[in-house]
Parts: sequence; structure tokens; C-alpha cells
Amino acid sequence: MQIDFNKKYNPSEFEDVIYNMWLSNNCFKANVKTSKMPYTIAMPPPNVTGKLHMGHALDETLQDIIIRFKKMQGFETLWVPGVDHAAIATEAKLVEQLRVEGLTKEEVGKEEFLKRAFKWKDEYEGNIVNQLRKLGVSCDWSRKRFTMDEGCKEAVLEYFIRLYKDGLIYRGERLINWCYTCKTSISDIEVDFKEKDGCFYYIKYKLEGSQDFLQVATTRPETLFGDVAVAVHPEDERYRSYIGKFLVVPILNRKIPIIADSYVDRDFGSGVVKITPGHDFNDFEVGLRHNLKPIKLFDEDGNLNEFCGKFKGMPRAKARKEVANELENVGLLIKSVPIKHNVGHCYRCGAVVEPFLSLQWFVKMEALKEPALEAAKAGQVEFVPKRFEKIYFNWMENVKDWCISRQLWWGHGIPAYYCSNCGHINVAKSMPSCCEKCSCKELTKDEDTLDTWFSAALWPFAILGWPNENNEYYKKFYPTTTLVTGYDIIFFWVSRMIFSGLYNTKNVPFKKVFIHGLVRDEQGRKMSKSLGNGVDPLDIIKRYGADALRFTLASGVNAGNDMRYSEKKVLASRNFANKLYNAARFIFMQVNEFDGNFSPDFSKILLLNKEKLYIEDRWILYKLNELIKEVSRNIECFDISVAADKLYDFIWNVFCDWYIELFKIKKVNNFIAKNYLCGADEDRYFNAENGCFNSEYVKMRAQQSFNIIFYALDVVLKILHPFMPFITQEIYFKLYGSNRFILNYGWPAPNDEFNFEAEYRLFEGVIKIVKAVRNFRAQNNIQNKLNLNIYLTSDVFNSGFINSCRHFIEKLGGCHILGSSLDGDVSGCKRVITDVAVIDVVLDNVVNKDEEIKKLQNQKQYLLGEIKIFRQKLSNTNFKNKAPKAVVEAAVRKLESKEAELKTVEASLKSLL
RNA sequence: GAGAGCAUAGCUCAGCUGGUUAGAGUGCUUGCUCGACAUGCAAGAGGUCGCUGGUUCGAGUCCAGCUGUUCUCACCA
Repeated sequence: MQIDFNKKYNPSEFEDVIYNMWLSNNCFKANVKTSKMPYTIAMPPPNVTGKLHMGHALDETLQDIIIRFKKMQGFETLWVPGVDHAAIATEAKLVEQLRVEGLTKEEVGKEEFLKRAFKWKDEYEGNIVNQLRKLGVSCDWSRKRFTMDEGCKEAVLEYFIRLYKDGLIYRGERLINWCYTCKTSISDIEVDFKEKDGCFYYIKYKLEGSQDFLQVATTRPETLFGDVAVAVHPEDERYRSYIGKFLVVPILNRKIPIIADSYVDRDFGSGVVKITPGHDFNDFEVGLRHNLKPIKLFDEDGNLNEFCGKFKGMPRAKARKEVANELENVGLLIKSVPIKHNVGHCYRCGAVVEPFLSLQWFVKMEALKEPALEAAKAGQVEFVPKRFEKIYFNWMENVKDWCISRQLWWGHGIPAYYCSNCGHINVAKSMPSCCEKCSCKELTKDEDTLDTWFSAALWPFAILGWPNENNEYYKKFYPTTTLVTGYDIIFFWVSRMIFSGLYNTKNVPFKKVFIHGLVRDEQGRKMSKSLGNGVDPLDIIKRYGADALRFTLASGVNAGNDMRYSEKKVLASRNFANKLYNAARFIFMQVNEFDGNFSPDFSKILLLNKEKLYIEDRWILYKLNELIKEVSRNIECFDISVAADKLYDFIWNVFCDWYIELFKIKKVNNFIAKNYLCGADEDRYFNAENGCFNSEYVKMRAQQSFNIIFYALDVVLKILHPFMPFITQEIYFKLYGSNRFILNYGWPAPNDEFNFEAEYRLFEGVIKIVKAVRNFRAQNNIQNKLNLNIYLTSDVFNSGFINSCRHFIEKLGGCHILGSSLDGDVSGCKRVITDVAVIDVVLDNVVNKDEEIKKLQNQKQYLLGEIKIFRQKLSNTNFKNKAPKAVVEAAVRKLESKEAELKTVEASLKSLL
């Protein structure tokens, strides 16, 4: 074993090197032929629109933790990476790129446009892959996929055609949400509603052949050209006599009927609603009920058309003002009132989205949603945390038909071929030779593409070879085990994978959905480009290392809640890594000094049989067992941050702060604690002449001690590995050489032999004494250099035990134990009372009696408070009868110990007074 | 309008199925360079757990209401 540790932890020196070693040794490659239990994760494919942000870093870190954990547990893990073509988002970027060059997509043509698109995709995919690798993700790169690759294309065609044959896809002219900027339809959930300032226009609609009028209010006066009726509530007394009569549309003077429909809210506005089925979802429904045909007023760019009289050709925003002006000029505008109302915006480009009448493809949701609801209710798909299930149910129960066609070029084509002769729609994987109905050979392909989410919905099985159900990966690794994603994507993606998976594969696409929140900035704001508060994970990795970033994200994530990112947290994680790094460095230095050829052998921990283990070794072995159990359980339940916190606490506050310090003392004592009571069988190693153990025995003890400290380090490295894969691997290499990959060396199991709970408790008492002495020193401003002389008395520990631990107490507390208070003169001492021992400190300066009394009185007050609480508890028969036995027993123990402590305090007080 | 989350130390957050007069990180105060680590060590101060009721032997934890805050869904013309 050699020491080539730098003093400082410098992750950039080894992270890339290690990742490449993992790759060249195929550490992440799944074996499809194995008999091991599969554990599969389909990576949510990042969009090829840009680089990864903190949200991705969180998502990938969580998946990597789970995959590495499961792999170490012995599962055959498969984590499939990939990227999403992100139709609308990427197309928007490409169009913008063209605009900068002074071009439009129509000018360059579809072929050239797609060429650019694929080039774009290659470039961004490369960036994303590079970023993922920097993060340390252990996905199987040989299975990397793209949502528009051949396999996904095949899956999309299969799905579309199956749905079509089952009558679950239809094409029809409906009102859809139209983005005039992206120039495409978008689905309901792609519309974001934001509160905006608007204006409510009150308009006179005159009765036919009369000066009488009804007052109609609207926020969009430019749509009055599309009015086909005016509606009132059937039971509204004010307007009952008007029903069936006719009004004239202002400006156009077109005649429209007054109809009755219970959709109208009598109490809102004037209780009179203009019905414009071509431009409003509710009006469209009213139109259907009353057999009123919609009128479409705008073209695809949002300019008014021939139905709008002299306003033809005007953009709709401008038309709104112009129409209002015109109404005012002709005396038909009663008033305009500013209001705040919710306006739909495109979730991609942010432009105002309005209902638009057009011919589109839809998926009928009625039949698909039932199995999807059932699967979740039956627990086949389990949401973690569970509350997201409610959100899913609520959405799924109210889902409307899904508009899947997009007027974009970048995406999966719609496999529909229209016959120019009979108009029949031929749906097939490729262009049929002729129309299946009339055999006409003139067919034209549908020019639209599919919603990105239509292909994304197939991701978990398309990546495993579906629709080829004989694919060995599909057979071995489907259904996937866990999906890890943010709550913002439940409707878009999770729900659609569930119903699509059930429909296509007759199986759920994943058994568990682990939902996490968003990564926000330090002030709790969403990270966004416009705010400029985004943090680049790569930049952080460069400065602090991937492990530090990963650990920060892992310890911040909690049960579906958002987390706040701050660089301070990364700094703390980096310091943690440094701490571990230096602990390992220290251990190597020690072992090298001892025996450069030493190699740990954990089977020899009980080398000198169990009874000869030192107390601190039993203490750490017990704590290690507990740590393994708890961390395993926490990761299993996706309590990632809880596991991370425990690891942090153990490594820093237990292993480094105590065990390593204890080890140093042990080493100084040449691995034989001088005061340690040895059994009779050790006598043979003892040389009475020089009062030492012989070298053979000392060496055995040393080996045992090294085995234990290496065992502790080994366990800690393994269970920390999923969180901080690089540093743990780096230390593991140094420990065992450069061909041992920690990932392949199994998740540690608790050792039943290390059942040292009693010793653990005893040693916690020793720690308490050390802390009390240190505290005394600090409180009394005593220099560290000065060794304190103390008397130590304990009812809890017998003198033999105290004696066996005195070297720890003396070294760590910076004191010298003169003996027990019972046999020393403690009259001039300052006394510290703990629940395990009484410490009398000999001081040269005169004890300030008043101060001492005050201190003891404070302690007395505190103890009285505690005792009162427990006495009350225990005198309550209900408590004794109803509380669990263990709780009652604990209370009894606590009361006893506090009462004993009080007694000592009172006695001390008495002697002072 | 409907629903959900959150409210605990100055800040960021833990606290699992109710059970030791509330914990961590960070910040703050004090003292430390004794060879793993100043990216460090030791000690300390800091909280009537948003408010009001209720259930219980016992509530930060469960229930109800209220206040504040964030989010999701629906959208009324």
C-alpha cells in the first residue's frame, strides 16, 4: 500500500479519470442473459434544446443513487439513457436560428430544415451526454436512445395504427388551442394561464327593427364578427320575453337569434352572453346544442379574414382596439372597464393562445383512462410520495380528448395517407401502393407531426425493443422498476406513459414513481433564463466536484417538495468530501508506518476472539451495523436525504471525531491499552521482566485494530458510494488497487456477531465524561496546554471499567485522573456532575464559592424540572397502563438516573453552604 | 372557484406509524496551528415548534377552524 494522497481533496484530478475507467471496464453495462433479478430505470430523456440545469442534475443524481444501490445489492440493473427531440421547443429554437440568419423555415424548405434539425440534435445530444458523464451517472451507454430513432419510430407507428384500428384515434374539425407564434395546435395542458390586465367592453346589441337593445359584455370585441347568437339563462325573468327574437350584430348588422341556455350565469355581468363558437370553447359547446355553425374569423397568423368586413387582414390585437373605436363611433359602446383576467399562454413560447377551429387528430381518452386509473388504485403503480396519486387521479378522471397533431416539421410524421379520389384516410406504416378503398394510386401523406409526448409516452418500452415483444431486453427488463421525475411533468408524461403502457403492453410501464420537486434559487425563486438566476451544474462540478454537487442535491431533496439551492451547501458538501479524503489519508499513513505490505482481512476482526475486542471497537462495530441497516432502509424507501444526513453524521461526528481519535491513542499505546484488563490467556504473551507484552502479541493486536478501522472505512465507502461515487472509488482504488470497482463489491450487510449494544451504551458514557471535562475547560477559560487533575467517581461504571478507559478520558479530555473522589481530598475542587459520573477538578486558584453554588443551583433547577415531568408521568396510572412497556421502562430509568444526579448535586450544594 | 403543500434556532431544513423538558448544516460568540483535515479542532449561545380549539395518560407529530405563504387544476363570457 502506498501513500500518494495530496493533503487537499482535489476532485478534478480524478473524477474524469475514474469515469473513463468505469466506461472502459463496462461497469454500467447490463447483462441481459443473467438470472439476477432485474432493476430497470428509463431515464427521463432530456430535451435536445439545450444544456442540463440543476433540475436535471437532481433527477439524474437520484436515479444514479438508486441504480448504484440496487446494483450493489445484487440486482441486474439497467438504466437506459437518451434524449428527447422535443418537437415544439426544438423547432422554435431552429426557427429562431433561421431568423437570425434572415431566413424563414418556408424559405429553406422542409428537407433543409430537417437536416439542420438533426445536426442540432447531434450537437446538443453530445453536450448532454458529456454533462451526464461529468455528473457520474452509471447508465448503460450502449443502450442510449433518441425519441426519433428507428426503434422509437416503429413504436410510434405501431401505437398510432393500433389506436386507429381500435377506433381510439379520430380526425376532426374541432376547437383547439392555437399558438399564433409557433403556428401550431397545442394540447390543453400546454396552455399556461396567467393573470393579465384586460378590458371589459359593454356593447349594445340592438333588437331587430327596434331601438331596444341588450347589453353584452366581452373582453374580445374583435370576435363579434363570429357571433351566431346571444344567449340568456332560460329562467332569467329579465330576458324571458326576448328568447326567440333576433338581434343584429353591431357593425355587420347580421341577424342572430336570442337563445336560452343554462350555461349562462345570471349573476355575472349583464347575464347576456354573445355566442361565438369559432373562438370560445364554451360557446362551441353551446353552438353544438343549438345547432349553430361556428364562424372562423382568423387565419393561422392571427389576422382577421373576409368575415370581418373592413377589418380584413388586420392582426387581431390591433383589431381589438379598432373594433372598440368603431363601436364607440357608432354609439354602440356603452363603456369599457379595465379588469384582470386569466389569459392562456403557450407554455413554450409564451405567446397568447386562443381557441382556433381546425382539422386535427385526437386520441379518445374515455377508454384509455379507466385501466390507467385502475392500475394506480390497485397499487400496480405506486406514487412516492403518495399524495401525488391524488393529483394523478384528479387529472385522469377529468381528462379530455388529446389533440396529438402539430403543425410542425420536427417530429414523428402522422401515418395517414389521403386518397385524392375518394378522400379515404389510409392509415399505414408506410405509403400504401394504392387507396385501400378505391384503389386509386394518388395518395398524399398527412403533413402534420405528432405531439412530442405521443412518442415520449412509449419511452419505457420503446427503449427495450417494443413492439418486438420477443426482444430479450424487453423480456428481461420490462416493466421498468422505478421512474424518477419531477411533479411538474406528471400530466404531460407520467400519466401518458401509464395509459399508453397499459394499452400497448398490457402492463404498467413502471412499478414505482418517485416524484421530486424543483430546484429553486437561494431566495426560493424558480431558476429561469429571464431571471438569470440559473446555476450551471458543470460550473459547480468544475469548482467543487461532482460528488459535492450530488451530495448537496441528495441531502436537500425531500418528499416531493421543492428545494433551495445555494452554493454554501455545495461548499459544505465539498468540505465533507475533504474530511473523508483526509480520514482515509490518515489511515493509510498509519498502516504504511506499521507495515507497508499490510492488506486488510475482515475475517480476522475477531482474530483474538470476540471477547478481546476493545470497548471502542465494539462501540464502532455496533454503530456500523446500525448505520448499514438504517441507510439501506432509507434508500429503499427513497428517503434519500435522510440517508445522506446519517452518512454525513456518522462519517464526520462518529468516525472522524471519535473513532480515529481513539485509534491514535491506541496506536500511541502500541495497540495494547496499558490499563486494559487482559484475561488469563493473555498472560502467556506478557513478559513480567520488562512489564510488556511480547512483540508477537502486539503485532496481532495491531493487525486486528487495522482490520477494524479498514473495515469501518470499507463499509462507509460502500454505503456512501451511491451518493459520492468518485471519491469513494478513488479511495477504494488506493485501498485495493486500480482494478477494484466498488460498484462490483456488494452492499455491506450487518454482522450479527457485532451485537454490542451494551458496550455501545457504556462507551457513550465515556464520551459524555470527556465532553464534560472539555466543557469545564472552556467554561473556565483554562488553556488547552494545562492538564487538569481530576477525581472521577461513578455509580454507573465500576472502577475496573473506568480504569480500562482512563487513557481515553485523559487524552481526549486533557486531564489526569488522580483517583476517585471518595479517596481524594476534593474540598478545594470544582465539581461537575453528569448522569454517569462526578468529576472533581483540582484547581490551583481558590474556588469561587458563590459561582459554584450558582452553577449547582441552576443544575438543580433543571433536574427538578425533568424529575417533575417524569414523576408526574409515572404517578399517572393511565400512563403506566396504556403506554408501551418500553416507554414506561425508559421513563423509570430516566427518573432514577436524574434522581441520583440530583442527590449528588444536593449533597455538593450542602457541603458548600 | 376546486384541490394540494408548506409554516420548527438569524438562514436552509430534519423530526418515520404521537412516547427521553426539540435536532443537523450554515451563520454567530469564545478558545485552539498537539503531523489526517483551518475545506480543520474544541466549547457555547439561539426555538412558549404560525394562531385557537379538540382527541389522548401524553401532541412539533393526529383532527377541526383560522392566519400567512407557495403551487396545481378549472376558468365567467
